[in-house]
Amino acid sequence: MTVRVRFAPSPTGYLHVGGGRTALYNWLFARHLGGVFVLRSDDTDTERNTPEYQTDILDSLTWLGIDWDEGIGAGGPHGSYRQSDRSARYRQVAESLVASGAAYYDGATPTQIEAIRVEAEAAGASPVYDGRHRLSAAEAAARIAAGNPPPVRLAVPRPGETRFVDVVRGEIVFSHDNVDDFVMLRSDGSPTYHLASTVDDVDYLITHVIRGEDILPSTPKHILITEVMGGVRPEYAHLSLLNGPDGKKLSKRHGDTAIRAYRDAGFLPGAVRNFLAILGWSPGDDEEIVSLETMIERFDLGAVSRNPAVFDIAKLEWMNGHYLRAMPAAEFVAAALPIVESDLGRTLTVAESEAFGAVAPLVQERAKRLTEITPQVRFLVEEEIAYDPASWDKVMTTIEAGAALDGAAAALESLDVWSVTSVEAALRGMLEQTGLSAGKGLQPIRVAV
RNA sequence: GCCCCCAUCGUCCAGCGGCCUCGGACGCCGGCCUUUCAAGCCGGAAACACGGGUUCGAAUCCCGUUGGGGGCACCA
Repeated sequence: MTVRVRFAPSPTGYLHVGGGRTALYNWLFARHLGGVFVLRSDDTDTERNTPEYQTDILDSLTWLGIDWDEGIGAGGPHGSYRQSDRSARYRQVAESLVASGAAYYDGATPTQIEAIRVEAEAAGASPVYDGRHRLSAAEAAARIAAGNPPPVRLAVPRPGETRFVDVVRGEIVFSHDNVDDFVMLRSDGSPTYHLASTVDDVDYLITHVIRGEDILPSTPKHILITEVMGGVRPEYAHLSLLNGPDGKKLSKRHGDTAIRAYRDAGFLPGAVRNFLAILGWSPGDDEEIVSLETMIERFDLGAVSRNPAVFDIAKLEWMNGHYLRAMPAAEFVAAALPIVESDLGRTLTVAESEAFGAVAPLVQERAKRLTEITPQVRFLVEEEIAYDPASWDKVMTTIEAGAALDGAAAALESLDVWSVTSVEAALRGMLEQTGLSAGKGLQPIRVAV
């Protein structure tokens, strides 16, 4: 049987680095096994969805080098792969589950739900709704006829439990005492996430659901729906979440969380992809710079770490620098030139491009990000030279600065020919005379120049 | 309050009962190289959360404690 996985983001924000990692793991898993990677859009939240986010998610995945075999924009046998186009199907499933007795129309008011919560808390129990206010067929029919349809809830078997073996976490058991009769179909006829997502997984014949740990507690609901639908239960794998340096969930206050922000900050897609792959998974040996081919060849869901991982920007920067240095010179220039031009606000002349090409290998050695290049080459193309007051002060206020400068001036004045070798010889002579070290004596000259 | 997950250096990963006085990477510190800064090379500090078991033997298995994370909507 061919493996089928899916990545199903909601277009309610830019693609998050955590989402990027989830997508990557799904993709690696599929590629490793020769399976099918489906991209679906869980866009049932019409209030928060935007086309801009939808576009960003697609662009970010593509930038990371993740392609999909089926789904949004790629087509496939299951329609548009957008949940917003499938409301009729979700409603149909909900109604058939009501007909079979697996679900019911519910009449609980918010006040009643709240009362149950308070009661449970007082008793030290889980605040679960158990269906005590379900409507009879006649009552439900009356409300539907009156244009005031009730929501549909799943009748969770009580007592009972749902158990499954999570591919990364092992056996997991949830007592139904902690799973409530959740809403599947809202009173306005729209599906909730649990219904839509599960129906899609069943309809699209998904074999492995690989997603964030944040939805681990919802998994029994999804398994229950799958079973009453008569669907085949997929394998589940819940990935640990990404944290900030303080151990808290990675969020804006820790820095950038969107994949696009890293692209804009001058990171290479290969480096980001490598970093994300290694964050929670190891190819086995001690090597951490790993090629795409190796990743695909060795990826193993069962070997994925259960620990929450801290997103360490410093390591990403190191890795990006490594990838930058590993690029062939021409490729580096090709990647850097557009950014330099964009920073400068104009295109470079042929001569300038050539000058840039000549110094590029020098900056390639020391840049950690593509965005660090422009400041280093600006002097090549601008008449006005800006200097950094901080470094000026730091060097020029040293007691050796005056002697170094005077000595250098004298030494250079006496030169007939200015060449690399003659200038160097003159300056070395100056160092000799003044007794200054290379660092103390040459740095002021460098800054002055 | 209730439920679930997690627990090896500051951070990520390796270790899946003896090969461990725990290995690698980033970061940090020191040195070498070097006309700066990087890069590179060499070296160093740095961890099995705690308490009980199981076992001839535990970082590895079990239980508890503590700590951290996630979830408990007609949001996804």
